Amino acid sequence: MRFSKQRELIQHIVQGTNSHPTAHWIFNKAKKKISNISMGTVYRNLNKLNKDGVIKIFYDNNIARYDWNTVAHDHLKCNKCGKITDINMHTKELQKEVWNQYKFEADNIEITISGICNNH
Amino acid sequence: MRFSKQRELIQHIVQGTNSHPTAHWIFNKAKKKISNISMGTVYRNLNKLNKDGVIKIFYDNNIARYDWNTVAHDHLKCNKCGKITDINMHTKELQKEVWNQYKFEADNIEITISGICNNH
DNA sequence: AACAGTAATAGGAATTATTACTATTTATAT
DNA sequence: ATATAAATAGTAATAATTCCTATTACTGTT
Repeated sequence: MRFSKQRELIQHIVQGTNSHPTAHWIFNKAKKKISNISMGTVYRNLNKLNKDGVIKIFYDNNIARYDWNTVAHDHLKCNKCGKITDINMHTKELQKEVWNQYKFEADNIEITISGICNNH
Repeated sequence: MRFSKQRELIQHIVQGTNSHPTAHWIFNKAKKKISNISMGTVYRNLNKLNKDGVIKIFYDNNIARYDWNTVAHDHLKCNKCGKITDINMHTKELQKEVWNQYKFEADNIEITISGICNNH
């Protein structure tokens, strides 16, 4: 993979926030540094970075969000304030269980828990 | 809520398959019975049925899928054939854990596990 | 340093999923 | 049977994402 300042910037933006940003948010942030960057470039690079394991994509209902944290983890989403918090469930156990019960080779387990966070 | 044959048909279609259909699939199926049914009607009624707890919506990456099974359950998604299988993890325990650890009031826990199913 | 080859880019068009709008139709209570 | 409130069809609008193509710019080789 060849160097590109656009990709570097995009990576930097994702790695600089805990807000689990959307492509749209990243695009707006990127425009401040590279004013003519395009949405296509943002998506292409986010997907590339995800494929290379540099960042991680996950889905909040029907929209993609991007996460600097590439270690397997899960999310709490508050229905009141929309805040998404990282948590850690024991997905290793689930992985085993799924293999034992269903002979299913899990390579990704995503747990999204929605409800009301401790600020409400 | 007033009766409508469109909504009745849509409900019937969702309740008659284990395929976790998309709105598009349901629309095509519905057209065979009511040829001029519109996509708007399909979406409006799917959302209404979901709100009333008659069916359940969930998201497979960025597209909505509809499920007759309204009891809390989870999904296995095969990356090879795309098949989505219902499974049952012990989300009650996770719910307790999330409360104890994070004081988060979970009202919905969704686990989506992707990998390779036992047909491959 | 100039050059060629290749990979990446910008920008916009195209696609797909979903929601919104409006005139018309229909179910139901009276 | 009629009024009215709600649902529909059809279409337009929006939103998220992917695709396309001419152009740009790294990088390795002279």
